[in-house]
Amino acid sequence: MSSVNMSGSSEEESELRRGPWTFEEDSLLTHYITSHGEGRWNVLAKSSGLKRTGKSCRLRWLNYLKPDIKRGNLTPQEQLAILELHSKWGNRWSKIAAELPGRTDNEIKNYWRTRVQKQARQLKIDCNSKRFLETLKHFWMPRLVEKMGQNSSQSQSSSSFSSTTTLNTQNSETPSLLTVPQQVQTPYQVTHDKSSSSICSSDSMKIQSENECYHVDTGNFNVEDFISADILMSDCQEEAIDWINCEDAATFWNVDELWDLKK
DNA sequence: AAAGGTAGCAACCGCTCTGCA
DNA sequence: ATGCAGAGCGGTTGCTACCTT
Repeated sequence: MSSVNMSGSSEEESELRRGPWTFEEDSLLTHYITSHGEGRWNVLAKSSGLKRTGKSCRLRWLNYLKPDIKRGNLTPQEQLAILELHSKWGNRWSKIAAELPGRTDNEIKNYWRTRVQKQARQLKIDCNSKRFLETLKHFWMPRLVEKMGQNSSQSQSSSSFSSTTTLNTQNSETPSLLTVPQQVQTPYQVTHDKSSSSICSSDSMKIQSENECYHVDTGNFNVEDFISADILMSDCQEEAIDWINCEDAATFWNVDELWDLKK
């Protein structure tokens, strides 16, 4: 049941606009909310003069116009957080978004569907399966962590990210892929327990905040072992190798630079 | 250069949840 | 306890820009 059907006559419905928002509509909505505040979306839709449903106004504001919305690519730490939180909560997008300041549930959902599920499809692995989780845990998460470390060493003097992302993992009810402290705030520091020429052969990595640290266990892991191990079904090994080696791999997580770590 | 295919993202839809009378 | 309206959530659709042939 839609608010349109419930409250509007067919005449009103036919006047309702749909599709992409115009600049004028955006500024009308922004100005209205600036002076009247959020909430009561149906009233807002009528009073503001917008020919939109309350639902549509709410969505436009929350996903696009709200001042604290962060735009642009997800950072490695945000991607890591999404993987981590999704492993705990599943498709609870708004809950996941609540842990990533400035990111919307819609954005995270789109990211999951377009990037993560795509890779799962290519590997012929169900993205909700344990197998795919293993893939994330043993291969991509360490890479993201490494990438975070690389970023941190590149940015300013000591190891801090420019991002102000806060991972709030309180009240986790299920075991997580990573051992994450109750609250981790950047700046982080990423270190390896055992240095190596390749990220994939380190035993473990630590992400350190000022007060705490968490650990990613890579299990003396390397790509070749991973591919040959039972983690992947035999019938998709070939594709997995392609996935690992092919240039397309760089598109995963939208981190071309991430791939350079392997070289 | 043009046509077709694909990926990414904004927006919509339908359902559930919540608060209130 | 019940019904209604608003708000919120997750899934899906459709548009557009980019890529490939």
